[in-house]
Amino acid sequence: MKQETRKDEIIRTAAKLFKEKGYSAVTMRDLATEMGMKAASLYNHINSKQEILKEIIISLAEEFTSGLQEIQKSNKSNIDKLKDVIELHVNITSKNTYGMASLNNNWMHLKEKLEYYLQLRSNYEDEFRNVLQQGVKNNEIINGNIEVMLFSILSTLRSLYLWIPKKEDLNPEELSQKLSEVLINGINKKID
Amino acid sequence: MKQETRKDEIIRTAAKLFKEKGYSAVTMRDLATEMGMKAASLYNHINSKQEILKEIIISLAEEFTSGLQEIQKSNKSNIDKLKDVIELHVNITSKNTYGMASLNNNWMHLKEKLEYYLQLRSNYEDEFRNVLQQGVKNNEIINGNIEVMLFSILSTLRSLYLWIPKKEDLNPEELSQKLSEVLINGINKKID
DNA sequence: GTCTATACGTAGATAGAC
DNA sequence: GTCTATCTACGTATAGAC
Repeated sequence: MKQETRKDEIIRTAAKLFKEKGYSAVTMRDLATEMGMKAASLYNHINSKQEILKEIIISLAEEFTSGLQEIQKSNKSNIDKLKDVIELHVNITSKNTYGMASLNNNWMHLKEKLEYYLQLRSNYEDEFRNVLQQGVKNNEIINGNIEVMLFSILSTLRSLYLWIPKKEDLNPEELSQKLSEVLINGINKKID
Repeated sequence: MKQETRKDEIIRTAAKLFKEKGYSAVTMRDLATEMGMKAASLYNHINSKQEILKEIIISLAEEFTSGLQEIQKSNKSNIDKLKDVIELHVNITSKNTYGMASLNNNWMHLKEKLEYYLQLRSNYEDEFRNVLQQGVKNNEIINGNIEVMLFSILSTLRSLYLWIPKKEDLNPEELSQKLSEVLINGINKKID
């Protein structure tokens, strides 16, 4: 664990404000006030507001990409890979709910890195879809509409940032487990 | 079907822009350009930018509230009520994917109507939770973690606005049906 | 109902003192 | 590394002509 630099602190504080009001509505003066300094002083640590957004989003996006690649390498069943992906989302989101808000809602304000981000996201969805498709092929997953399944699961995982802060009684392990249960088996009571 | 007024057109166009860039990043000049007029001219039809946001969000929020109340009145099973709620979300979202983006992401920029909106949202979640709780009590729904179920289903439904425009091959009826299938029964292949 | 002109505030960012 | 002072651009909104 490296120690947090002043730049890191600014980025972390910015992410918090971006979650509350969105990237565009947060001014450098807002951020400075929250940091206990003047706006001009921020520029001794960062080059621009845009750079802050880039740091927040790209580092998270790359974390998801490498996490999923790692999961794909294993020889587990596709259902177990899916459980690992759920755990990946819970873990990354638990560590940084503020940043996840920007990843979900402020990516369109990226400038130079926009295309790169869109590429990462698109590849991620393709890999995710692949797990589901292989699961269907191997008779682990129902032969239903893949896009509906993908959308449903991914929407839930992408919304975790909104919900984890409100449910701190569940630790990440419990949450992953219960979430897997619901996403994979549904909520329907089978007749015994 | 009443005919669309110029004000309606402005609101619809604004919703589209708000979805693309967020409320704060859209300027009255952007909106005017998209409408083919000058910014000052917008003010002959609307009183402020804030009013536009209010119209978009509150009308949708009230539509959800009255829709859910209607569903609650019926004598159906709780699983069938849940299916009706899913259909409600699909129908409202299909008609106005742009507005749904503001409902989800720009509500914090409401001023006078913020408290009212938060009340509607909170009540809606309570009613939704109630359907699940009654379902568990009546042995229709598994006796799992209600909050995880609520979060998972509601997150998916609230994200529909992002996904419906990309999947126009599915009509609302098919989509509701397939979504109910996945949200209620999961994706797990049962061993026959 | 749309325009031009404009008021007034505030945005991101820089210069240079300490 | 933080400050004050400041630049330039652009934000919402109004006044008044056509």
